[in-house]
Amino acid sequence: MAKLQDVATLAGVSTATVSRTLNNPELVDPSTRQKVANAISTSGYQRNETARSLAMRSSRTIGLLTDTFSSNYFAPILDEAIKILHDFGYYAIVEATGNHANHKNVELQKRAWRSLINRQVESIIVLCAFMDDRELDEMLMEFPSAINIGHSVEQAKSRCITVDHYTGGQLAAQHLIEMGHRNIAMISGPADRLDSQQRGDGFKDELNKHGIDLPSSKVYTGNYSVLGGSQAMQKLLETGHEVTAVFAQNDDMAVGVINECFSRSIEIPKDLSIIGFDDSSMATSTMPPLTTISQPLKQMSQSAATLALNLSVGRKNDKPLAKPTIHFLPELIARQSVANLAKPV
Amino acid sequence: MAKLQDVATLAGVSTATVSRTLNNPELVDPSTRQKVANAISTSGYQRNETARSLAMRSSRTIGLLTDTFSSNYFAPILDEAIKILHDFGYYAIVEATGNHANHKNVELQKRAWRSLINRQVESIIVLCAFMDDRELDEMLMEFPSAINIGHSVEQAKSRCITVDHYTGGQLAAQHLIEMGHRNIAMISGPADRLDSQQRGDGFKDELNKHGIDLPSSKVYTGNYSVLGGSQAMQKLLETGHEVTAVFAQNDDMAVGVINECFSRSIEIPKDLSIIGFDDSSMATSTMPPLTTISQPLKQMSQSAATLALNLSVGRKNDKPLAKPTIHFLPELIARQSVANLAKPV
DNA sequence: ATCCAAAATGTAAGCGCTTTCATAGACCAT
DNA sequence: ATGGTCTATGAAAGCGCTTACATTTTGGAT
Repeated sequence: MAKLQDVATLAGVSTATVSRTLNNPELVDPSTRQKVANAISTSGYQRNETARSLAMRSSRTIGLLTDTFSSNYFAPILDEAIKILHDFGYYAIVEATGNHANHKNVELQKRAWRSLINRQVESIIVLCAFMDDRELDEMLMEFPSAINIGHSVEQAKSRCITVDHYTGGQLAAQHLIEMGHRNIAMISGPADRLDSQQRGDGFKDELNKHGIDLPSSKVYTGNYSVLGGSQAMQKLLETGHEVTAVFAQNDDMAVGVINECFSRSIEIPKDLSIIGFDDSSMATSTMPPLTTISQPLKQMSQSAATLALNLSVGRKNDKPLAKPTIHFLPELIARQSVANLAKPV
Repeated sequence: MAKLQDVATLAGVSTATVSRTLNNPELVDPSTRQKVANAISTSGYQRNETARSLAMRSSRTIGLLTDTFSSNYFAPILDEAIKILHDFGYYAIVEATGNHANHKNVELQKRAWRSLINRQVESIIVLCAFMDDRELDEMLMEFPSAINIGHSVEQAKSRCITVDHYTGGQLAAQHLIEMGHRNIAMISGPADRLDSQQRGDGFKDELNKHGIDLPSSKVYTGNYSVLGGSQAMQKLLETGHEVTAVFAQNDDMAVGVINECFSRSIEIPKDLSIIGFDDSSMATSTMPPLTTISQPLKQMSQSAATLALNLSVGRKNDKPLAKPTIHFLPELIARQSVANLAKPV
């Protein structure tokens, strides 16, 4: 593999000139520029980014720390982030620790985190569903350009890209109420997750505001998975509550609900209405298409990448990109899984 | 950030000794080892992997070139590959070029490919659905440790991890025949994709072998997407073919078929049987659960990662890992979307 | 011709590691 | 004591780039 020195010899100039031709062409005479260009193409020279990183004290690399790609929620975020980084000439080193909610995970995540730092990444974008908030805050404080998508923690608040789960919960409740539902159940996510709590609180509060009660007997816990959703639905049906609608705190569980209904010949939305959360890719391909609360994943991801870039040492002297939004608002996406009881056909 | 020199000074030894303590502890006296360990922990030293890579002429990094993470097919492969690389102390740099089947994509992919090479990756794992075979072969030949998952190309054959699509097609046909189906339709993937052709050929040949014809009037083309599946199904229904079963060449299209049937109150598998391909994550959460042909994605990914590691310069002197399998066989996963016409209940 | 600022190029010192080679002890057998 | 073999360490030369600084060249303006 040809190196800078080879090109220099071939072109009859010094390595400095070649380097300049590559990085600041305006500093070198057009004719030399041409000579160098020729030398480069005949030698098939490819710049060694490792050496460059070392010399420039900047890796132009961002770390991506995540649980898994196998998630309708994570995947589009990661896609978008990588695209943006690439557009700015940055690289992405990815660590995926696996999708476990156990203690072993903490250890894996910390190891991955360290190895990213050792690798001289200029920022780390954390996208982990199962990460202890205290732990996360500590980590973020340890690495001042690290940012998180999803959680919001005390100290590193300004580096957390979040969506307003509470408002999302309210939105779901509002829609159900508008459509004439009064007898409603909820299938919540894991009890120890903040986003789940917030979605639940928003939902409950909004219901209360309209004089509708959501007793704990009508709240079932799933684990954000399809299976969890159908199991929760099963329990709900067994208790014999006569609800007309259920709010599943994410789309995966909503799919579980739909499946369970299907196998019991409960028609949606005629017999039961269902509203989800996330607007994940499956929401359009359920039957019927799922009414849900969307998170602006793409924009969130763009914000994260932009913020990461702004905080990167390699870009310290470039003009910063537009200040990214930190806090996003969810939106109601009305499709066909909620019946209008108020205005019956 | 403390550097090796700082640690050396603190411990009262040379940098060589510190380096050895880190990389070949058996070469240094236990007492010095201890001194160094102390110096490391009091200084909070973290090794600079960039400098290390440069000095060792080995980046311990593998490039991952893919279209997107948002795919039930790609995501688990990527997950698994990264996990294995990590276990061997390797890093993964990921480039995702986006999910477009157009010519612009070729340009993007080539750029990403180059940038991975510049970054001194020791191997590249290519996982791109839309890549021209000739183009791919050239690329693979240019970088002798690059490997591909999915395609099989002429020259770089030994570095292509594939599944036998033809056999998969046969399997689907066999199952349908065993279950008593004779009047069968097929929804194929994009015509220009080899895997799709092979799945189709296997299916058709096996059918023929049993005296069943698959005229082109019973073959519909989708584009491997849910929407494509339902559109193809729509056309099929409009032509009024009296088929009892359809083979969708991937699970996404099978989902489309199921949806279309649902909205027309065609019961599966009572009125129509459907078999998919891939055994993607959604196959268990359709209603009814989808009978399909599984690809051993996890094993394929492991093979890819292992092969990549074996071919890496950084591991040239380590003993090679077990020789990975290159060619995988698909398997029938019988669930509940195919009715048994032979032995009616 | 002369001088000077600006433009173009070269020289060489790093970046933070690894590793070869040389050196110095330590230990044992003669 | 002498030599030889090991083991433990250090000195220093890179790895392939970038860049501060020094030097040379250029092209007016005088």
